Amino acid sequence: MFDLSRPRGTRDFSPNDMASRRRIEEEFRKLLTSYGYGEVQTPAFEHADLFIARSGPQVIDQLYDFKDKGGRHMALRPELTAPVMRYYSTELKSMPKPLRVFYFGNCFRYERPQRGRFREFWQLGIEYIGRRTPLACSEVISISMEAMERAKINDHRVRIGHIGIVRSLLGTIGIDTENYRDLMIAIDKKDKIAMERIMCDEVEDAHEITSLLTTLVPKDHAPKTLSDMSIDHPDLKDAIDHLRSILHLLDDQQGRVHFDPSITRGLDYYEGMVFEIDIPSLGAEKQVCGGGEYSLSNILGSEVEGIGFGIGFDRVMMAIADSERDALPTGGFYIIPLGESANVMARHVQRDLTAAGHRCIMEAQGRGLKKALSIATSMGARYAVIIGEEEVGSGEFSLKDLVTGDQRRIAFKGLSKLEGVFHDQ
RNA sequence: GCCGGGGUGGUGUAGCCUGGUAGCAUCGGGGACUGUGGAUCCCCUCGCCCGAGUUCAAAUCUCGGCCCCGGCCCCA
Repeated sequence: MFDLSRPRGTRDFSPNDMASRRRIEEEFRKLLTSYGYGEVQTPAFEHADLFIARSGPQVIDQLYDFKDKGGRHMALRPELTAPVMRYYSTELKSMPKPLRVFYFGNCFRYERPQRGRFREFWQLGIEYIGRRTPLACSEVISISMEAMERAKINDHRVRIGHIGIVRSLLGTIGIDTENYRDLMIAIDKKDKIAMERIMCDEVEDAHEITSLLTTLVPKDHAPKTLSDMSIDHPDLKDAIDHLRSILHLLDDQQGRVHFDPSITRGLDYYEGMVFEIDIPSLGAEKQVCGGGEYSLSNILGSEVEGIGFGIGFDRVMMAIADSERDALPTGGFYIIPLGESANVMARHVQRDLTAAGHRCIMEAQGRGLKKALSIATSMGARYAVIIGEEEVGSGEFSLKDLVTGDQRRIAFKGLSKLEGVFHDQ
Protein backbone atom coordinates (compact mmCIF):
# COMPACT_ATOMS: atom_id res chain seq x y z
CA MET A 1 0.00 0.00 0.00
CA PHE A 2 1.31 3.43 -0.85
CA ASP A 3 0.93 6.67 1.02
CA LEU A 4 -2.62 7.99 0.77
CA SER A 5 -2.02 11.16 2.70
CA ARG A 6 -2.34 14.56 1.10
CA PRO A 7 0.91 16.37 0.34
CA ARG A 8 2.06 18.74 3.04
CA GLY A 9 0.72 22.25 2.78
CA THR A 10 -2.10 21.32 0.40
CA ARG A 11 -5.80 21.09 1.06
CA ASP A 12 -8.85 19.22 -0.11
CA PHE A 13 -12.00 21.29 -0.42
CA SER A 14 -15.37 19.80 0.45
CA PRO A 15 -18.56 20.51 -1.49
CA ASN A 16 -19.44 23.02 1.22
CA ASP A 17 -16.01 24.67 1.02
CA MET A 18 -16.29 24.95 -2.72
CA ALA A 19 -19.76 26.46 -2.55
CA SER A 20 -18.34 29.30 -0.45
CA ARG A 21 -15.18 29.68 -2.50
CA ARG A 22 -17.02 29.77 -5.81
CA ARG A 23 -19.52 32.30 -4.58
CA ILE A 24 -16.81 34.71 -3.42
CA GLU A 25 -14.85 34.05 -6.58
CA GLU A 26 -17.91 34.96 -8.65
CA GLU A 27 -18.47 38.04 -6.54
CA PHE A 28 -14.90 39.17 -7.31
CA ARG A 29 -15.26 38.38 -11.01
CA LYS A 30 -18.40 40.48 -11.22
CA LEU A 31 -16.66 43.35 -9.47
CA LEU A 32 -13.62 43.29 -11.74
CA THR A 33 -15.67 42.83 -14.89
CA SER A 34 -17.84 45.78 -14.00
CA TYR A 35 -14.74 47.96 -13.78
CA GLY A 36 -13.76 46.87 -17.28
CA TYR A 37 -11.11 44.30 -16.40
CA GLY A 38 -10.87 41.19 -18.56
CA GLU A 39 -9.76 37.85 -17.23
CA VAL A 40 -6.60 36.21 -18.47
CA GLN A 41 -5.20 32.81 -17.68
CA THR A 42 -1.63 31.59 -17.97
CA PRO A 43 -0.12 28.12 -17.54
CA ALA A 44 0.40 26.59 -14.11
CA PHE A 45 4.07 26.08 -14.99
CA GLU A 46 6.57 28.20 -16.88
CA HIS A 47 10.20 28.14 -17.81
CA ALA A 48 11.95 28.39 -14.49
CA ASP A 49 14.00 31.36 -15.67
CA LEU A 50 10.91 33.56 -15.67
CA PHE A 51 10.89 33.34 -11.90
CA ILE A 52 14.58 32.91 -11.26
CA ALA A 53 15.93 35.74 -13.39
CA ARG A 54 15.26 38.64 -11.07
CA SER A 55 14.48 36.92 -7.80
CA GLY A 56 16.33 36.74 -4.55
CA PRO A 57 17.47 33.45 -3.03
CA GLN A 58 14.33 33.14 -0.92
CA VAL A 59 12.05 32.95 -3.92
CA ILE A 60 14.33 30.44 -5.61
CA ASP A 61 14.55 28.28 -2.49
CA GLN A 62 10.77 28.08 -2.42
CA LEU A 63 10.38 27.27 -6.09
CA TYR A 64 8.83 23.98 -7.13
CA ASP A 65 11.05 23.33 -10.12
CA PHE A 66 11.73 20.26 -12.19
CA LYS A 67 13.21 19.02 -15.41
CA ASP A 68 10.59 17.89 -17.92
CA LYS A 69 11.02 14.92 -20.22
CA GLY A 70 12.68 17.13 -22.78
CA GLY A 71 15.25 18.25 -20.26
CA ARG A 72 13.79 21.74 -19.94
CA HIS A 73 14.00 23.49 -16.58
CA MET A 74 10.43 24.23 -15.55
CA ALA A 75 8.77 25.63 -12.43
CA LEU A 76 5.29 25.77 -10.95
CA ARG A 77 4.35 29.42 -10.72
CA PRO A 78 5.01 30.96 -7.30
CA GLU A 79 3.04 34.10 -8.22
CA LEU A 80 1.10 35.46 -11.14
CA THR A 81 2.49 38.87 -11.93
CA ALA A 82 5.50 37.56 -13.85
CA PRO A 83 3.48 35.17 -16.04
CA VAL A 84 0.92 37.86 -16.81
CA MET A 85 3.70 40.29 -17.69
CA ARG A 86 5.33 37.64 -19.85
CA TYR A 87 2.03 37.22 -21.65
CA TYR A 88 1.67 40.96 -21.97
CA SER A 89 5.11 41.54 -23.36
CA THR A 90 4.73 38.88 -26.03
CA GLU A 91 1.11 39.13 -27.13
CA LEU A 92 -1.02 41.68 -25.31
CA LYS A 93 1.28 44.56 -26.14
CA SER A 94 -0.70 45.67 -29.15
CA MET A 95 -3.95 46.07 -27.28
CA PRO A 96 -5.24 49.58 -26.63
CA LYS A 97 -3.96 51.31 -23.52
CA PRO A 98 -4.67 51.33 -20.75
CA LEU A 99 -4.98 47.58 -20.57
CA ARG A 100 -7.07 46.31 -17.68
CA VAL A 101 -6.69 42.60 -16.91
CA PHE A 102 -7.29 40.35 -13.95
CA TYR A 103 -6.29 36.82 -13.07
CA PHE A 104 -7.24 34.15 -10.59
CA GLY A 105 -5.26 30.99 -10.13
CA ASN A 106 -3.31 28.68 -7.90
CA CYS A 107 0.32 29.29 -7.02
CA PHE A 108 2.94 27.06 -5.47
CA ARG A 109 5.66 27.76 -2.97
CA TYR A 110 7.72 25.32 -0.96
CA GLU A 111 7.15 27.00 2.39
CA ARG A 112 6.68 26.00 5.97
CA PRO A 113 2.89 25.70 6.27
CA GLN A 114 0.99 27.42 9.04
CA ARG A 115 -2.35 29.13 9.44
CA GLY A 116 -2.97 31.18 6.32
CA ARG A 117 0.10 29.86 4.54
CA PHE A 118 0.02 26.90 2.20
CA ARG A 119 2.17 25.28 -0.45
CA GLU A 120 -0.68 25.60 -2.92
CA PHE A 121 -2.67 28.78 -2.58
CA TRP A 122 -4.92 30.92 -4.74
CA GLN A 123 -4.19 34.44 -5.82
CA LEU A 124 -6.48 36.98 -7.41
CA GLY A 125 -5.04 40.13 -8.90
CA ILE A 126 -5.39 42.91 -11.39
CA GLU A 127 -3.00 44.84 -13.57
CA TYR A 128 -3.69 48.29 -14.91
CA ILE A 129 -1.08 48.74 -17.60
CA GLY A 130 -0.84 52.34 -18.66
CA ARG A 131 -0.11 55.82 -17.33
CA ARG A 132 -0.10 55.91 -13.57
CA THR A 133 -2.36 58.87 -12.96
CA PRO A 134 -3.89 59.54 -9.54
CA LEU A 135 -7.23 58.53 -10.99
CA ALA A 136 -5.83 55.19 -12.14
CA CYS A 137 -4.13 54.60 -8.78
CA SER A 138 -7.28 55.35 -6.85
CA GLU A 139 -9.21 53.00 -9.14
CA VAL A 140 -6.89 50.12 -8.35
CA ILE A 141 -6.86 50.72 -4.61
CA SER A 142 -10.57 51.28 -4.55
CA ILE A 143 -11.23 47.98 -6.32
CA SER A 144 -9.18 46.11 -3.74
CA MET A 145 -11.18 47.75 -0.97
CA GLU A 146 -14.45 47.00 -2.69
CA ALA A 147 -13.38 43.39 -2.98
CA MET A 148 -13.14 43.26 0.81
CA GLU A 149 -16.59 44.79 1.09
CA ARG A 150 -18.05 42.31 -1.39
CA ALA A 151 -16.66 39.53 0.78
CA LYS A 152 -18.35 41.23 3.74
CA ILE A 153 -15.11 41.74 5.57
CA ASN A 154 -15.29 44.75 7.81
CA ASP A 155 -12.20 44.86 9.97
CA HIS A 156 -9.62 45.38 7.25
CA ARG A 157 -7.36 48.37 7.02
CA VAL A 158 -5.47 49.86 4.14
CA ARG A 159 -1.99 51.27 4.48
CA ILE A 160 -0.59 53.43 1.75
CA GLY A 161 2.98 54.56 1.33
CA HIS A 162 5.32 55.80 -1.30
CA ILE A 163 8.66 54.29 -2.09
CA GLY A 164 9.88 57.54 -3.60
CA ILE A 165 9.50 59.27 -0.24
CA VAL A 166 11.69 56.73 1.51
CA ARG A 167 14.30 56.75 -1.25
CA SER A 168 14.48 60.54 -1.30
CA LEU A 169 14.79 60.80 2.44
CA LEU A 170 17.62 58.33 2.48
CA GLY A 171 19.23 60.23 -0.34
CA THR A 172 19.24 63.47 1.64
CA ILE A 173 21.58 62.00 4.20
CA GLY A 174 23.71 60.33 1.58
CA ILE A 175 23.06 56.70 2.25
CA ASP A 176 24.89 54.29 0.03
CA THR A 177 22.56 52.70 -2.49
CA GLU A 178 24.08 49.30 -1.96
CA ASN A 179 22.58 49.23 1.50
CA TYR A 180 19.14 50.19 0.34
CA ARG A 181 17.89 46.65 0.26
CA ASP A 182 18.71 45.74 3.83
CA LEU A 183 17.60 49.11 5.02
CA MET A 184 14.30 48.96 3.13
CA ILE A 185 13.58 45.60 4.69
CA ALA A 186 14.35 46.97 8.13
CA ILE A 187 12.05 49.91 7.49
CA ASP A 188 9.27 47.68 6.24
CA LYS A 189 9.56 45.61 9.41
CA LYS A 190 9.59 48.81 11.46
CA ASP A 191 12.76 47.47 13.01
CA LYS A 192 14.30 50.62 14.46
CA ILE A 193 17.32 48.87 15.81
CA ALA A 194 18.31 47.41 12.47
CA MET A 195 17.59 50.72 10.78
CA GLU A 196 19.79 52.56 13.18
CA ARG A 197 22.58 50.02 12.88
CA ILE A 198 22.64 50.20 9.10
CA MET A 199 22.42 53.96 9.03
CA CYS A 200 25.06 54.54 11.68
CA ASP A 201 27.57 53.01 9.34
CA GLU A 202 26.76 55.63 6.79
CA VAL A 203 26.11 58.90 8.56
CA GLU A 204 27.48 60.58 11.62
CA ASP A 205 24.80 63.04 12.49
CA ALA A 206 22.65 61.44 15.17
CA HIS A 207 20.01 64.14 14.94
CA GLU A 208 19.38 63.39 11.34
CA ILE A 209 19.03 59.73 12.10
CA THR A 210 16.62 60.31 14.91
CA SER A 211 14.40 62.62 12.94
CA LEU A 212 14.44 60.24 10.04
CA LEU A 213 13.41 57.37 12.24
CA THR A 214 10.52 59.28 13.68
CA THR A 215 9.37 60.24 10.27
CA LEU A 216 9.48 56.76 8.88
CA VAL A 217 8.26 54.75 11.80
CA PRO A 218 4.94 55.76 13.25
CA LYS A 219 4.88 55.96 17.02
CA ASP A 220 3.64 52.76 18.65
CA HIS A 221 3.34 51.36 15.14
CA ALA A 222 0.17 53.41 14.80
CA PRO A 223 -0.78 54.46 11.31
CA LYS A 224 -0.49 58.15 10.62
CA THR A 225 -2.44 60.44 8.42
CA LEU A 226 -0.77 62.20 5.57
CA SER A 227 -1.25 65.56 7.19
CA ASP A 228 1.12 64.47 9.94
CA MET A 229 3.90 64.42 7.41
CA SER A 230 5.79 67.64 7.72
CA ILE A 231 8.73 67.24 5.45
CA ASP A 232 10.00 70.17 3.51
CA HIS A 233 12.19 68.78 0.89
CA PRO A 234 11.75 69.72 -2.74
CA ASP A 235 12.29 66.14 -3.94
CA LEU A 236 9.33 64.98 -1.94
CA LYS A 237 6.80 67.50 -3.08
CA ASP A 238 5.73 65.57 -6.16
CA ALA A 239 5.41 62.32 -4.29
CA ILE A 240 3.35 63.86 -1.53
CA ASP A 241 1.12 65.70 -3.97
CA HIS A 242 0.58 62.44 -5.83
CA LEU A 243 -0.42 60.65 -2.63
CA ARG A 244 -2.67 63.53 -1.60
CA SER A 245 -4.53 63.34 -4.91
CA ILE A 246 -4.98 59.60 -4.58
CA LEU A 247 -6.23 59.82 -1.01
CA HIS A 248 -8.59 62.58 -1.96
CA LEU A 249 -10.05 60.47 -4.77
CA LEU A 250 -10.40 57.44 -2.50
CA ASP A 251 -12.85 59.39 -0.40
CA ASP A 252 -12.37 57.10 2.57
CA GLN A 253 -15.60 57.53 4.52
CA GLN A 254 -15.00 54.72 6.95
CA GLY A 255 -11.51 55.67 7.99
CA ARG A 256 -9.90 52.52 6.71
CA VAL A 257 -7.08 54.18 4.85
CA HIS A 258 -3.93 55.15 6.67
CA PHE A 259 -0.70 56.66 5.55
CA ASP A 260 2.25 54.47 6.39
CA PRO A 261 5.54 55.59 4.89
CA SER A 262 7.30 52.49 6.14
CA ILE A 263 5.72 50.27 3.49
CA THR A 264 8.39 49.41 1.00
CA ARG A 265 7.20 46.07 -0.42
CA GLY A 266 9.85 43.52 -1.09
CA LEU A 267 9.93 43.53 -4.84
CA ASP A 268 12.32 45.51 -6.95
CA TYR A 269 9.88 46.58 -9.60
CA TYR A 270 7.72 48.72 -7.34
CA GLU A 271 8.20 52.44 -7.45
CA GLY A 272 5.93 55.28 -6.37
CA MET A 273 2.73 54.51 -4.49
CA VAL A 274 2.52 51.16 -2.71
CA PHE A 275 -0.24 49.76 -0.52
CA GLU A 276 -1.18 46.81 1.62
CA ILE A 277 -4.40 45.59 3.17
CA ASP A 278 -4.45 43.53 6.29
CA ILE A 279 -7.05 41.97 8.50
CA PRO A 280 -5.73 42.06 12.09
CA SER A 281 -7.95 39.20 13.25
CA LEU A 282 -6.07 36.78 11.00
CA GLY A 283 -3.01 36.84 13.23
CA ALA A 284 0.47 36.28 11.90
CA GLU A 285 -0.58 35.90 8.27
CA LYS A 286 -2.87 38.89 8.26
CA GLN A 287 -1.84 40.54 5.02
CA VAL A 288 -4.47 39.82 2.40
CA CYS A 289 -3.50 42.22 -0.33
CA GLY A 290 -0.44 44.03 -1.61
CA GLY A 291 0.22 46.17 -4.61
CA GLY A 292 1.31 49.45 -6.04
CA GLU A 293 2.85 51.27 -8.96
CA TYR A 294 5.55 49.48 -10.86
CA SER A 295 7.79 49.79 -13.83
CA LEU A 296 8.93 46.69 -15.60
CA SER A 297 11.25 48.20 -18.16
CA ASN A 298 14.30 46.66 -16.59
CA ILE A 299 12.79 43.19 -16.49
CA LEU A 300 11.02 42.72 -19.77
CA GLY A 301 13.35 44.81 -21.85
CA SER A 302 10.61 47.18 -22.93
CA GLU A 303 8.95 50.09 -21.24
CA VAL A 304 5.98 48.86 -19.24
CA GLU A 305 4.45 50.75 -16.40
CA GLY A 306 1.33 50.10 -14.48
CA ILE A 307 -0.43 49.55 -11.22
CA GLY A 308 -1.61 46.29 -9.74
CA PHE A 309 -2.42 44.28 -6.69
CA GLY A 310 -2.60 40.67 -5.61
CA ILE A 311 -5.13 39.33 -3.14
CA GLY A 312 -4.54 36.19 -1.10
CA PHE A 313 -7.80 34.43 -1.80
CA ASP A 314 -7.38 31.80 0.93
CA ARG A 315 -6.79 34.43 3.56
CA VAL A 316 -9.90 36.28 2.48
CA MET A 317 -11.84 33.03 2.84
CA MET A 318 -10.47 32.55 6.34
CA ALA A 319 -11.59 36.01 7.35
CA ILE A 320 -15.14 35.51 6.16
CA ALA A 321 -17.47 34.97 9.06
CA ASP A 322 -18.95 31.51 9.44
CA SER A 323 -22.39 33.01 9.07
CA GLU A 324 -21.46 34.12 5.56
CA ARG A 325 -20.48 30.65 4.47
CA ASP A 326 -22.65 28.86 2.01
CA ALA A 327 -24.67 25.75 2.49
CA LEU A 328 -25.13 23.36 -0.37
CA PRO A 329 -28.09 24.06 -2.61
CA THR A 330 -31.44 22.71 -1.50
CA GLY A 331 -34.92 22.62 -2.94
CA GLY A 332 -36.05 20.95 -6.11
CA PHE A 333 -37.13 17.38 -6.64
CA TYR A 334 -36.25 13.91 -5.46
CA ILE A 335 -37.34 11.16 -7.83
CA ILE A 336 -38.30 7.83 -6.35
CA PRO A 337 -38.78 5.02 -8.86
CA LEU A 338 -40.36 1.94 -7.34
CA GLY A 339 -39.47 -1.16 -9.23
CA GLU A 340 -37.58 -1.56 -12.47
CA SER A 341 -40.56 -0.74 -14.65
CA ALA A 342 -40.47 2.81 -13.31
CA ASN A 343 -36.85 3.51 -14.19
CA VAL A 344 -37.36 4.64 -17.77
CA MET A 345 -40.03 7.16 -16.86
CA ALA A 346 -37.95 8.31 -13.89
CA ARG A 347 -35.04 9.12 -16.20
CA HIS A 348 -37.31 11.05 -18.54
CA VAL A 349 -38.76 13.08 -15.73
CA GLN A 350 -35.30 13.84 -14.39
CA ARG A 351 -34.06 14.98 -17.79
CA ASP A 352 -37.03 17.28 -18.30
CA LEU A 353 -36.78 18.80 -14.85
CA THR A 354 -33.02 19.35 -14.96
CA ALA A 355 -33.33 20.78 -18.47
CA ALA A 356 -35.78 23.30 -17.02
CA GLY A 357 -33.09 24.25 -14.50
CA HIS A 358 -34.44 22.46 -11.47
CA ARG A 359 -32.35 20.60 -8.95
CA CYS A 360 -33.51 17.04 -9.40
CA ILE A 361 -31.96 14.09 -7.63
CA MET A 362 -32.58 10.44 -8.45
CA GLU A 363 -33.05 7.72 -5.88
CA ALA A 364 -30.62 5.36 -7.57
CA GLN A 365 -29.94 2.96 -4.72
CA GLY A 366 -33.23 1.11 -4.98
CA ARG A 367 -34.37 2.18 -1.54
CA GLY A 368 -37.91 1.63 -0.41
CA LEU A 369 -40.40 4.48 -0.40
CA LYS A 370 -40.23 5.17 3.28
CA LYS A 371 -36.48 5.35 3.38
CA ALA A 372 -36.38 7.33 0.16
CA LEU A 373 -38.76 9.99 1.45
CA SER A 374 -36.65 10.31 4.53
CA ILE A 375 -33.53 10.78 2.41
CA ALA A 376 -35.35 13.27 0.19
CA THR A 377 -36.18 15.37 3.22
CA SER A 378 -32.71 15.23 4.65
CA MET A 379 -31.29 16.33 1.29
CA GLY A 380 -33.50 19.37 1.41
CA ALA A 381 -35.68 18.53 -1.58
CA ARG A 382 -38.97 20.39 -1.75
CA TYR A 383 -40.86 17.75 -3.74
CA ALA A 384 -40.78 14.03 -4.08
CA VAL A 385 -41.68 12.51 -7.44
CA ILE A 386 -43.03 9.05 -6.86
CA ILE A 387 -43.17 6.69 -9.80
CA GLY A 388 -44.47 3.16 -9.31
CA GLU A 389 -46.30 0.61 -11.37
CA GLU A 390 -49.60 2.45 -10.94
CA GLU A 391 -48.08 5.63 -12.30
CA VAL A 392 -46.32 4.01 -15.21
CA GLY A 393 -49.58 2.36 -16.21
CA SER A 394 -51.50 5.61 -16.29
CA GLY A 395 -48.73 7.79 -17.69
CA GLU A 396 -48.70 9.92 -14.60
CA PHE A 397 -46.48 10.41 -11.59
CA SER A 398 -47.23 11.44 -8.04
CA LEU A 399 -45.83 14.74 -6.87
CA LYS A 400 -45.61 15.15 -3.15
CA ASP A 401 -44.92 18.46 -1.45
CA LEU A 402 -42.54 17.54 1.35
CA VAL A 403 -43.31 20.67 3.32
CA THR A 404 -47.11 20.69 3.26
CA GLY A 405 -47.60 16.99 2.68
CA ASP A 406 -49.94 17.62 -0.24
CA GLN A 407 -49.79 15.07 -2.98
CA ARG A 408 -51.28 15.09 -6.47
CA ARG A 409 -51.11 13.19 -9.73
CA ILE A 410 -49.49 14.91 -12.67
CA ALA A 411 -49.67 13.68 -16.24
CA PHE A 412 -46.16 13.07 -17.55
CA LYS A 413 -47.02 15.20 -20.58
CA GLY A 414 -48.06 18.04 -18.31
CA LEU A 415 -44.58 18.39 -16.85
CA SER A 416 -43.94 21.65 -18.63
CA LYS A 417 -46.92 23.18 -16.86
CA LEU A 418 -45.28 22.67 -13.49
CA GLU A 419 -43.81 26.15 -13.67
CA GLY A 420 -45.78 28.52 -11.51
CA VAL A 421 -47.86 25.79 -9.94
CA PHE A 422 -45.23 24.78 -7.43
CA HIS A 423 -42.55 26.68 -5.60
CA ASP A 424 -39.18 25.34 -6.47
CA GLN A 425 -37.35 26.12 -3.26
C1' G B 1 15.44 27.11 8.29
C1' C B 2 14.30 28.25 13.84
C1' C B 3 11.04 28.04 18.59
C1' G B 4 6.63 26.18 21.18
C1' G B 5 1.72 22.98 21.56
C1' G B 6 -0.48 18.71 19.67
C1' G B 7 -1.93 13.82 16.62
C1' U B 8 -7.53 8.27 19.56
C1' G B 9 -13.20 5.34 13.94
C1' G B 10 -15.38 10.02 8.46
C1' U B 11 -16.23 14.19 12.33
C1' G B 12 -16.01 15.84 17.63
C1' U B 13 -14.21 13.80 22.07
C1' A B 14 -13.00 10.44 27.03
C1' G B 15 -8.87 7.47 28.46
C1' C B 16 -2.56 9.30 28.94
C1' C B 17 -0.11 12.08 34.70
C1' U B 18 -0.72 6.88 38.13
C1' G B 19 1.14 1.09 31.56
C1' G B 20 -3.03 -4.28 31.55
C1' U B 21 -10.86 -4.50 28.93
C1' A B 22 -10.11 1.71 23.82
C1' G B 23 -15.74 4.43 26.10
C1' C B 24 -19.29 8.35 24.41
C1' A B 25 -21.65 11.39 20.69
C1' U B 26 -22.45 12.21 15.70
C1' C B 27 -22.17 10.75 10.65
C1' G B 28 -22.44 6.48 7.18
C1' G B 29 -24.85 1.38 5.80
C1' G B 30 -28.96 -1.95 6.99
C1' G B 31 -33.42 -3.61 9.57
C1' A B 32 -38.10 -3.27 12.51
C1' C B 33 -41.67 -0.89 8.30
C1' U B 34 -42.25 -5.01 0.51
C1' G B 35 -46.28 2.42 -1.76
C1' U B 36 -45.97 7.49 2.01
C1' G B 37 -41.13 11.04 5.20
C1' G B 38 -37.64 14.48 9.65
C1' A B 39 -39.41 10.20 15.33
C1' U B 40 -38.13 5.67 18.01
C1' C B 41 -35.65 1.07 18.78
C1' C B 42 -32.10 -2.62 17.10
C1' C B 43 -27.83 -4.33 14.23
C1' C B 44 -23.30 -3.35 11.34
C1' U B 45 -18.72 -1.07 9.13
C1' C B 46 -14.65 1.86 10.54
C1' G B 47 -9.73 3.99 15.10
C1' C B 48 -4.94 4.66 19.17
C1' C B 49 0.06 8.99 12.93
C1' C B 50 4.61 5.83 11.63
C1' G B 51 8.99 3.31 13.36
C1' A B 52 12.36 1.82 17.13
C1' G B 53 13.19 1.17 22.42
C1' U B 54 11.82 0.00 27.78
C1' U B 55 8.38 -3.84 29.77
C1' C B 56 5.49 -10.09 31.06
C1' A B 57 2.37 -6.12 28.93
C1' A B 58 2.46 0.47 25.49
C1' A B 59 -3.00 4.72 23.11
C1' U B 60 -0.41 5.62 27.87
C1' C B 61 6.71 5.94 29.29
C1' U B 62 11.55 7.20 26.08
C1' C B 63 13.76 8.48 21.30
C1' G B 64 13.45 9.47 16.03
C1' G B 65 10.40 10.57 11.80
C1' C B 66 5.87 12.37 9.51
C1' C B 67 1.76 15.57 9.81
C1' C B 68 -1.35 19.49 12.01
C1' C B 69 -1.75 24.00 15.00
C1' G B 70 0.55 28.69 16.92
C1' G B 71 4.86 32.07 16.63
C1' C B 72 9.69 33.77 14.02
C1' C B 73 11.38 34.55 9.05
C1' C B 74 9.22 35.75 4.58
C1' C B 75 5.15 36.62 2.13
C1' A B 76 -0.50 36.24 -0.18
